[in-house]
Parts: sequence; C-alpha cells; structure tokens
Amino acid sequence: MPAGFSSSDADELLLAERQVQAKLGELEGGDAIDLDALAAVSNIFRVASTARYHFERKVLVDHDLSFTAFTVLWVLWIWGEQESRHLAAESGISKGTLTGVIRTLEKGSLVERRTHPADGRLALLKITNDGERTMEKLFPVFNQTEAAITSGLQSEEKRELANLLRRVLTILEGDA
Amino acid sequence: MPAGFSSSDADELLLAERQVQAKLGELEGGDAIDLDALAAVSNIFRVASTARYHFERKVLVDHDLSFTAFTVLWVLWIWGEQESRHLAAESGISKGTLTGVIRTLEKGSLVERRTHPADGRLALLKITNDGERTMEKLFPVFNQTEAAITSGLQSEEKRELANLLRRVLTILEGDA
DNA sequence: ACTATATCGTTCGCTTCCAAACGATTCCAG
DNA sequence: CTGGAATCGTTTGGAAGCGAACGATATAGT
Repeated sequence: MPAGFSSSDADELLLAERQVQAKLGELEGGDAIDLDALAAVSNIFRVASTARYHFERKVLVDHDLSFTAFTVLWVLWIWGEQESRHLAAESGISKGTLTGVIRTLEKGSLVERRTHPADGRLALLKITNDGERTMEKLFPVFNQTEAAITSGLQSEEKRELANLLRRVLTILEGDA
Repeated sequence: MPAGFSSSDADELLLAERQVQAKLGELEGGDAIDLDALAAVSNIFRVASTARYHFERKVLVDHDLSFTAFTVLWVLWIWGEQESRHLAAESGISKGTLTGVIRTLEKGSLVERRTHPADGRLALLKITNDGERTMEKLFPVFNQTEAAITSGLQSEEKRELANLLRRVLTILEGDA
C-alpha cells in the first residue's frame, strides 16, 4: 500500500519525537528543536500525500485523470480560457510541467490550445465541451469525497483548519 | 515561479467558491457542495505543495537531496536499519519508487543496502556514517524552517493544527 | 522431496515534476 | 527600421511517482 505512511497511530509520531530528541541530544550544544512545528508540518505533508493518493484511487481513476491534470482542468473550468504561464502558476506547477499535462489532456479531448491572435508567443488554453461535461459529473463526487475525509470535523473546525493553513500560506508566500 | 499557486490573497478562494457555485447552479438538481470541506482540503494541498517546494529550494538543495530522498533518509536515521517494503510504507511511497530513491541515495553514499542473511528475498537498508553526519547538520536547519513557516501561529495553535490534521488522517487511514 | 503458492525487491512503461537551455516572437532604442 | 533585449512556450535530461509484470526466494502441502 503506497503513499500510506504505514498504519500510523497517533502514538507513532510521539515516539518519533522522542527518537529525534535522543538523536539530537547526542549533538553538542544544539538548540532545542520546535516539536510543535515538527508535528504540524509533518502532519500537513502526511495528510496531503495520503489524501492525494486517496482521490486518485477512489475518484479520478474512473475518468483517467491524474491529480494534477484534474487541478489544471478545474482551474480552466472555473476561470475560463487563459494563458499558459498563468494557468501554470494557478495550478501550482512549472510551465514545463504544464506542457506535458496539457498534452495529456489534449489526448482526452478535454482541453484545446490555440495561439493568441495578437501575440504569437502566447498560448491560450480552454476547456472543451467534453471537459465541461466531465467536470460537471466529476466535481460533485470530488467534493463529496472532500466532505467524507473531513467528516470527523465540525463545520466550525473545518473553517478553523482552513484558517490556520491560510496563515501558514501567508508566511510561505512572503518567502520566509 | 512554479509551485506557487499564484500570489493568492485569501479573497481568491472566496471568489473561486462563488464561481463553483455558479458552475454547479447551472446543473439540474445537484446537491449543495460542502464549501467548508472544499476550503479545508484545498488549503491542505496548497500549503503542502508550496511548503515542499520551499524546503527543496531553501534547505535541501544545499545537500543535493530531493524532498522524498530526505524523507527516506530521515526514517532511516530515526528508526534504524529496516526492510525495504517497511521503509517504503513509512516514507509514504511505493516500493517501486523506493528502489529508485535508494539508488540515488547510494550514489551519494548516504545509504547502504544488504541482503537479509536469513531470507534472501529481503533487502535491508541502513544509513551510513556520512548519512548520519548529513542529518545531524541538515535536520536542525530543516526544523528551523518548519518553525519559520509556522511562526505566524502560537504554540497552542500549532498543536491544534496538528490535531485537526490527525483527525483527518484517522478517517483517511480508515480508507473512507 | 517436490510442486504449488506466496512474498519480496526490481524492472518496465508511462506520467509528473523541475531547472536550464532553446527557438520563436515581440518590444524597444536609436 | 533595424538590431538587441525581453518574454513566452517547448524541449531536454534527470529524478520521482505509480501499477503491473517479472524473476528470485521461501513456505506449504502432500
């Protein structure tokens, strides 16, 4: 079972923290480590990785879409036709990666590309009718799965989780 | 700027939510979407992706390590020598992927592999002395960066963030 | 003992992912 | 208008990522 991080009880992270302390205790004069930051950040990565794998296996496989391809298609669906570099930034991938993803999406007739009429350097990407129909079927299922994996949280807690994450994102986008 | 999701104010997600509602409003008789789940889950992905990119560029590049290679090395550092499939599960990757990552780590003399003396099918992976020294230097910096990107949160908030994420993880590991 | 069966790590084909180099196009200075 | 500089998307090379198929090894059952 890949991308699962093993069947980890909450205890395991605590054990890991003690192991880290033991490892760093061996060093001379090192500053104490921030265990709260360690726990928060590593859980972000664990949840993201596990959830991504979950979405790909349970939702996207039926439509032959990778998680990234879905993200790109989602951006085009919501925001409409746009230039390549903007789509890449909005999807969180490099422009080089986008070229390959668009190639894949074009094979499935979900996206079409054209050259900007006034500027030959630019490429305009647009979702096709097939792509629209796919998203109209797919997104509700995707969102139901989002609801399912957060079903252990009250609505207020989901909002709080989102807010805490947004505050981390603010720091990250300040590049520090 | 890859893996950045564009410079997104908190406003942008709200705009996206309205766009989603408009898109789904066009459909006949669809159930309402869970906006709280949408916000929580998409922020998990955004933060994880942005943070991963940040770590690779600011911390790991100095040691020629990918994020995944660092994760694998960290597991070996903390938990000691172990079998391949266990290491893969603990690192959140498939065993096929691990083969390649180990190959990369072996090139850098950070990890060594041997066959299990009592069972010829098993491979035992162990961190080398070079690997130990690398982690002793690298991990404190890594943790300082974890502290930096969560510096907008109080200690209590970091623990709460970790707890909320653990509860999502519990549902995910139940595979539902 | 011997033949199925199961398990393990590797290999294979494909997609994703990045930075860097590249060709094409546009813009600007003179 | 004509060079140089800037900008754009694509290509390239290499690593990561998966599932599936594969050989090698070990374990049962008979």
